[in-house]
Order: sequence, then structure tokens, then C-alpha cells
Amino acid sequence: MTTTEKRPDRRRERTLHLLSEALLDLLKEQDYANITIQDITDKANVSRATFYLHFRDKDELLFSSMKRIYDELSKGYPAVTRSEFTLAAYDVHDARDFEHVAAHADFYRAMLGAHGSPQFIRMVRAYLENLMREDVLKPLAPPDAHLPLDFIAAFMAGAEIGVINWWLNQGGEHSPEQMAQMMARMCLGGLGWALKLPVDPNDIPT
Amino acid sequence: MTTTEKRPDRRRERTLHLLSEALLDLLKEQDYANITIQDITDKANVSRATFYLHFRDKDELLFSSMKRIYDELSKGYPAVTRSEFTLAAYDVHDARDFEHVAAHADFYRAMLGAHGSPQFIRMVRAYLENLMREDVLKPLAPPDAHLPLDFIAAFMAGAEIGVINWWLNQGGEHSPEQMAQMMARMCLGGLGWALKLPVDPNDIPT
Amino acid sequence: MTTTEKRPDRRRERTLHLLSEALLDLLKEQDYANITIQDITDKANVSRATFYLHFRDKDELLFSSMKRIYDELSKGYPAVTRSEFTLAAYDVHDARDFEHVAAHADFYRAMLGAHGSPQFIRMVRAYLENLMREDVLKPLAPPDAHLPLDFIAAFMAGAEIGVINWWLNQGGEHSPEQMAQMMARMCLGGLGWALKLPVDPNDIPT
Amino acid sequence: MTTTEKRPDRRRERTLHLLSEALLDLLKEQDYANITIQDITDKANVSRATFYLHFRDKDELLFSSMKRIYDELSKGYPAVTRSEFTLAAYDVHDARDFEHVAAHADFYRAMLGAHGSPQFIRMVRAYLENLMREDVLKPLAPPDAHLPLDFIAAFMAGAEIGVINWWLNQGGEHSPEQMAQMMARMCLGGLGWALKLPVDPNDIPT
DNA sequence: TCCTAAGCGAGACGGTACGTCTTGTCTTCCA
DNA sequence: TGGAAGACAAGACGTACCGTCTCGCTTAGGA
Repeated sequence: MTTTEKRPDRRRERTLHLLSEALLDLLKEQDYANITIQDITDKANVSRATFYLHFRDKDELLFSSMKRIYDELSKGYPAVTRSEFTLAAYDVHDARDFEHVAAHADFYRAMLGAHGSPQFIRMVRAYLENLMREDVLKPLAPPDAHLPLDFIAAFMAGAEIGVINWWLNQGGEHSPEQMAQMMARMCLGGLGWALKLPVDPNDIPT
Repeated sequence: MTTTEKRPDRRRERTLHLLSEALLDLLKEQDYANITIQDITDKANVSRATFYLHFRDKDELLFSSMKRIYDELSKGYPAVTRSEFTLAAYDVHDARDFEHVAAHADFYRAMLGAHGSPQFIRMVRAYLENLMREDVLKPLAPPDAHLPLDFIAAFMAGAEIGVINWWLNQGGEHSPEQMAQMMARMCLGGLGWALKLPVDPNDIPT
Repeated sequence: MTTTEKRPDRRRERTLHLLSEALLDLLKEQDYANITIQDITDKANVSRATFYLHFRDKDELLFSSMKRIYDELSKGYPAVTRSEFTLAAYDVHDARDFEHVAAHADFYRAMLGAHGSPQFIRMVRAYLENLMREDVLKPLAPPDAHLPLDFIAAFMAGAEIGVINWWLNQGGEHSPEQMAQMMARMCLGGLGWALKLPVDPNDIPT
Repeated sequence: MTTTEKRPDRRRERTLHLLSEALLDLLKEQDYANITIQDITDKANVSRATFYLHFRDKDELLFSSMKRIYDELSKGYPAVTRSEFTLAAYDVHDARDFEHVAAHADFYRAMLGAHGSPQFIRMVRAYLENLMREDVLKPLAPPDAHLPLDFIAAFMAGAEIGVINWWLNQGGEHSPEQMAQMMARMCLGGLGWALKLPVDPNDIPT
């Protein structure tokens, strides 16, 4: 077993990385829609032709750039069990998401805003729906849930995006943990009912 | 004193109307982002220069086109009172929204999709948030609500958009009424708690 | 009868003229093949897009630029008759061509040289062949000429181009008149024989 | 002292040959100007980098490819003497050129056509002029020729190119021998006069 | 037989020009 | 005066070649 399975071509990796960084950098300063490919390649010190060597368009670079972040983010979500369905558990899970958003606030503000990318919104939505469906709903749901799991996932993903949007365009008075808690409390009732979960009465806060 | 204070100039009105119609027509066929101003003026049998005589850009025409629709939609929402906060009432309100979406399914699919308009999404979001805040939350909320009304509005608006999105890209198995009911059931618990509403125990469906 | 048959659109004419001039100017400085469309539009103070509004490519501009010059040049060739076929007459005709070339020496040197345009050479060749065939050979030739008229035209056009080429890349020791005379003397014999013309014995110089 | 001064490296020779062949092959199908270096290396099954290892550009490959052909062609022209200046002798010489062109008709059509190479035309012209000057004019010309030898060479070379051009773009009704004869008859008079040659009266055909 | 320098394949890269597409502004003329 | 027609500047787009380069593999020919 040799270590030389593939040669990764350092130059290529370097270029991809430079482009990725350039895009993310630019997003801190301006809206996604207004960024030209020339802007990106200028910032990355790369020829425009080189860009097209690796990506079909801006979106493809964006998605490629996001992929690793998301892989890393979603990795490490421990599965939940029905018995664990408590506010406390929910809080922990969701706080991770909000922390991620907070860490890339400029980026998300640019992408979700009025000059952002509908493609990106779609992607985030799909990501969140999938996460919810696979990691939360499927493990928890009884066979005879009150609502279609896809519906619930869409509801939750939408709500989360809505809430993130609000959070980003607001002073930043709330911590990720607070946001997660607020989310959890808004969801708990509906989720519990839809999935026929035995909601701990103590869990309903006063 | 003559009656001719303004002359409305029929030609002008006619042109505006033609452009409006052309855009809405085109949206049934293709994504918003891919529609050019030339497309619109071609369809409207109008010179491109004329377009710029009336609108700064595509978005301005879009918003102008949407305005009347939304005015008509939002008009007629009767206010709600705390005592009325029941699933039944909720269902009725929301069903109107879903019916509206169903009536313009092509349009919404185009606008909210991967090649839609972020501006439009933002507008819809703002519209829904405002509706929720002004017509539902403010009348219902006690002074010491558990959560900020803006947060709740963002949550609800986001969830609704998420759900609409799912609904549009899915066979259409559910009627507007069903959608409204499903929404209501997902929201009821959280909303009741947040606003400290005396949720009728009979209202919690089994 | 009104004067307003068409409106020529002064702007358009002006732009075409600017582009034409720019190209001819640039040809004095550099080879045709090395001139980019950007070079032309820069020199003409015109947007590159405007260029493509009027011409498909560089060649089309070139030909359009040349057309008027050639129209003017070929106009005014009086027809020749068999009885007039003398060196003197030939000299006069051809001297006009050489004068034209001398007047645009830079241009022709650039176009016919190693970095010139094969398309252009072809055009000049076709022009000369046509001129020879229509204005000289057809009027003069008997029905039973010794050689195909097209062959003779090709021979003459080629010889003229060859001679011009030599002339342009040589000190310029010869006047247009001298060139025309030298050409005439090289051609007279063959032409006379091919067309069965009664060559005046006095016309054969010593 | 060994005989191994250089090692020829068969691989190198093979590559050069492949490239040469590829170019000539391609020229049978399309115009020179439209052939890219990638086309050539693809056809030769050679990497593009390898091309640049051996040639600066397309023209260099072309000229290198042509060289052997021309060496072989020009070799074997026996010198002519004044007494030999007859149509018969002329015919023989020139027929060789026309046969060569006929053997490579596709090639010459591509190179001399509207999308050919001006460089190549220049080369052919220079080749023909030189041939004429050195092998025909210098041996034959008296010290007091009526016209400059360079002029005559340019005239003859141009005429030949013109005639070849016509021949290539015409049905191919004439054999190389016929072409040579027609050329000879067009040239004989002028050449004889210019060089003060005693043209055999019997030689003037009827 | 080994070894070593070359030829070579693969392909990333910078660079330049291309021709196309929109956008928004403008001018001219017509109804 | 509103609109039609369309020229124009501006500038991004995606494509096509070019010539250079780096990295390894392979292979011929000298040791």
C-alpha cells in the first residue's frame, strides 16, 4: 500500500483555495450579485481563464467553497433518540448552527440579503431540510406521525432561515444560545404534537 | 374651475399595463433572472426606451406589478382578538394566503426558485412579517410576552415561506385548506406559549 | 418629390467613417494581422460593441473601407477598341493603377506583405482580373483567341500584383509612368499574340 | 575519434515527422489559418508542449515541412543558354512546376486561398523570383537588357502565381503541360524583347 | 546491465482577443 | 408630448488559442 494513490497537484489545490478565499473575502465587502468573476480573479491573483478552468460560473465556485464548511458542520451531529427529545438537547444542537452563522455573519448577510443568491438560499434550505429530516425527524417519528415529515422539515428549515435573517439584520442583541433556545421553544409544541412525542410537562417553561 | 385637474393619459396607463402583463406572462414560462427587459418589451409590443421611461429596472416593474395584488390581498384581514385565538380562526386566515399562492403557482415558483429574485423573497418575507406582527401579534400579545414579537414574526414568516416552497415543488397533493391547517397545528403550541395565550385544551388535536 | 426619401442617420455615417479612418491609419503603422478590433475602436473613439453593430469582423470593415476607393478608381476607365491597342493607350490606363498604389503605398505594403491579409490579396486579384477581362479583353478579343480570356486575365493580374509587390519593397526608383511602361512592354507581345491583334510593328520598341 | 559525434535520437526524428505529416494532412481538409496547433498535435498524437519543443509557431513547422519538398524541386533545373531560348525548352522547365502544383493541389489551394498564409505566398513568390533570376535571367540576359532583371523576375513570378491560382480554382481542364505552354506563349514576346533575345520567327506560333 | 539525460505526456497557468449579451442613455423623428 | 426606432458606451460574459511552465514517466544510448 503506497501513499502515492493520486498526486493532488499542489498548484491546482492552491489555485482553488485562492479563488475560494477571494470570493469569501469579497462577500464581506459587497453583495454577491455585484461581484464579477474578474473581481474574484483579481483578488486571487489568478487569470480569469484559470477561473473557467475549474468552475463553470460564480455559483459553482460558491458551492464548492461552501461544501467543506458544511461537511465539517454537519459532521458531528449525534443522532437523537425519542427519549432524549427535550429542550435541553434541542438547544445544544441548534446552538451549533447559530454559532456557525455568527462566525460568518458578513457572509450570510450578503448571501441571504436582497442582493444575495437565490441558488444559495435554496441550497441552505435544502441542507437544513435534509438535516432535519434525516437526523431528527426520521429517528424520532412514529410510523403514524400527524404530519408528513417533509412538511415538518420544510417548516423548520424555513423558520430557521427566517429567524437567522432577522437575527443578522438586527443589532446582535442575542447570543447563539439564546437564539437556539428561542427557536426550541417556538418549535417544541408543534414538533411534539406532530411526532406524537411524550413531551415532558416540566419541559414546558413558564 | 374645470374638471380637468389631471389628464390621466390613457396611452401611458395602457403602456404600464402592457408591461405589467408582459412580465407576469413571461414569469409563467421562465425564471425571473433570465427574463431580459428586451423580452418584456417585445412581449408588450413596446419600445425598450419606453420601458426606461417608466421604470428604473426590472425590479421596479415587478414591484409595481405586485403592489395592487398585495393591496387587494392584505385588505380584508379582520383583526383578531385574544379570545378568538383558536385553530379555527387561524385556519381561515391562513387559507387565504395559500389560496393566493395556489392561484399564482407558476409565478411564485418562478420567483422563489433557484433563479428567482432575492429582492422579491425579501419583499414577501417583509410582507408576511409585517402582517403577522401588526394584525396578529400586536393585537394578541400581552406586554410581557415570552419572546420578542419581531422574532416570532420572523419565525412565522420564514416557516410559511418554507412551507410554500415545499408545497410548490411537490405534486400539489394538498389543498390550501389542508396546508393552512397543517401550518396552524405546527404553530399553535409555540405561539400560544410565547404570547401566554390560554390555549383551549380542546383545541389540541389528537 | 421630397428630399426625405431616407434619413441617413448622421451618427451612423459618422461612426462608419471613424472606423474606416482608424483602420487605414493603423495600417500605416503596423501589419493588418496584428491589428485588433480594440485597437481600431480605441483609435476611432468608439465602443467595441459598436464595431460589431456594423461589421462582422475586421475583414468586413476593410472591404467596406476599400469599396468606395475602388469604385472611384475603376469608374472612368474608358473602353478600348481593337484599333486603339497601342502601347501608348496601354500606358495611360495602367499608369492610373500605379499612381493609385503609390498614393497608398503604406497601405498596400501592409496588406500585401508577409503579415497582410490573404482575403485582401484575393480581392485585389479578383478586381484586377475582372477589370482586365471586362474592360480590355472582352472588347478586344476575337472569337477565336489563342488563349482563354480567364487565363489571360489571371496572368495579367498576377503579373501586376507581382510587379507592384516588387515596386513597393524597392527604393521607389521608378515613377508610376515608368512602371506602366515596363508592364506594357512585358505584356504587349503575349497579349497581341493571344488576342490576334495586329500589333503595329513600329510599336515594338528598340 | 568516434563516429558518434551526435546521437540522432530516433524519437525526436519521429516526432518531427509526425508533426509534419499532421500539418500536411490537415491542409488537405481545411485552410491554413484555421488550423490550430492543438489540431496538429492531436492529429500527430503528440503533446502540445512537445510542439513548442521543436517549433516556435505554426509557420516554422510549415516552412520546415516545405523545405525538403522545395529542395528536391529546385534541384535538377539545368541551366539554360541564350541559344536554347526556345518555346520547347521553356515548356519543359515550367511543366515541372505545374506538375508539382498539381501533385499538391489541395495543399496549394489551402495555402494560396482566402484563408491561406501570406507568409507562404511571400515565400513562394520569393522562391519563384529567385529561380527565375538566377537560373533563367542571369544566364540569358545581356548586360544592356531593356528592363531590370528584378522587375522581370517579379513579373514572371507574379504571373505564374496568378495563373496557378486560376488553375487551382477551375475545373482542372488543363494539363500541366498545357499550362506551361500557355504560360510560355504569354511570356515569350516580352521576355525576348526585354532580354534582347533573337527570337526564332518559327517559334511564334500561329 | 545499469544510469542518466533527453524526449515526452499531461495539464495548469497567464495572457490576449474574440464575439455576444444586457443595460441604461441618448437622439431623431413620427403621430 | 408620448412613443418607436435604434445608435451608442460600458462592461461582463464564456470561449478559444497561445506560449510557458512544472511535474513525472519512459526510454534510448553511453558507461
